Amino acid sequence: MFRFVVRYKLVFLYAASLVLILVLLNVLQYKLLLINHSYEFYMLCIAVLFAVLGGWLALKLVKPKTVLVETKRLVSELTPTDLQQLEQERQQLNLSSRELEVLQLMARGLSNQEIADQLFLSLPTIKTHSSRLFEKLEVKRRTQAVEKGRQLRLID
Amino acid sequence: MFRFVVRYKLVFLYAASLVLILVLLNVLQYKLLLINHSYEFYMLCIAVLFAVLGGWLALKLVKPKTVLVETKRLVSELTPTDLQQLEQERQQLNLSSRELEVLQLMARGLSNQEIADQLFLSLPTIKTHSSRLFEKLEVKRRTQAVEKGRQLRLID
DNA sequence: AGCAAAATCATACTTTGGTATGAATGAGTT
DNA sequence: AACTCATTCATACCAAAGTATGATTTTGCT
Repeated sequence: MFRFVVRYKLVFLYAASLVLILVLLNVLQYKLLLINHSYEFYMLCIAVLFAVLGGWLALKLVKPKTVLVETKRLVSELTPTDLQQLEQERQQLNLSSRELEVLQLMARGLSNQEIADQLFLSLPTIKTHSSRLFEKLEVKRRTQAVEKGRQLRLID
Repeated sequence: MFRFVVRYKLVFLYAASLVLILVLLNVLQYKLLLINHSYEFYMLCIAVLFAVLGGWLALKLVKPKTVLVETKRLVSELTPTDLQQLEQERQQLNLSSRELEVLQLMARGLSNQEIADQLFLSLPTIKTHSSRLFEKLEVKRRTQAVEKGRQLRLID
């Protein structure tokens, strides 16, 4: 039971905060007697607020649906030996899935903030991911990372 | 259906806990504070309804994350028509030779300072060139410029 | 159940990138 | 000769990128 609470504490936290806001609205309602009878307004506020919060929460909590998309690749020039070597290099890099994901969004020209928004993560998180990525790829800048990622066929 | 419930269990859990807490609050209010609660109940219903609705909508509307899967498939070369169109686009961009030069060094991952050193120019000069370049390519960042330059076959 | 790696977030800081504005120079054109 | 355009450089300022460090949480694996 306790573990349950700990595990889903975010859920309870959100619920609690929502309740708090609701209570606050109620208090305000009783303090500001002027608009005592404009209940519709409060309801509208609450409806919008909760709709937005609900939406945000849902996006936060639910892992995004993944759709597999086949990418067309020109592999004609590379010999099987080359491909094998590339595969080996890729494995030696030992990139995590997140790092790879970040790299691919980088290659499309997204800023760190945009990547964070896209993946529903915070900006610092993206920064740490990219820092690790640069270390592993032994590069200094994102443009170099993209270049190297392209050479290793991690992108496109 | 069952899968759906399992997959989004957090959301349902959130909604359920929200309802529970709100109802509890209502009861407490009724018992302790003796506040007229007919409107509150209405608002609670609306809040819960819209929270769930917002969550549902968000889940419905969110774009599925696309995961690129490599397929080693041979892709036909560009048709002459495509090449012609690319050439036309390139000409319409009206890039100066310096701008093109800067773009190509960018694509290799060089920093502005490094580009300046390479071309025996000053840093401000490179900055103005790159600014113009971004304008003409209608992009905001160097990574986007590289991406667009690649699409237009200005690089490689 | 417990551990190691991955992932997340934060804060503070430095560096690089990008914009705005202005200005000087030289090459080629009308 | 006047004009346009590309090129060069400068200064100042704001935004984004990247580093360092530390902490917490998930998660995959034994």
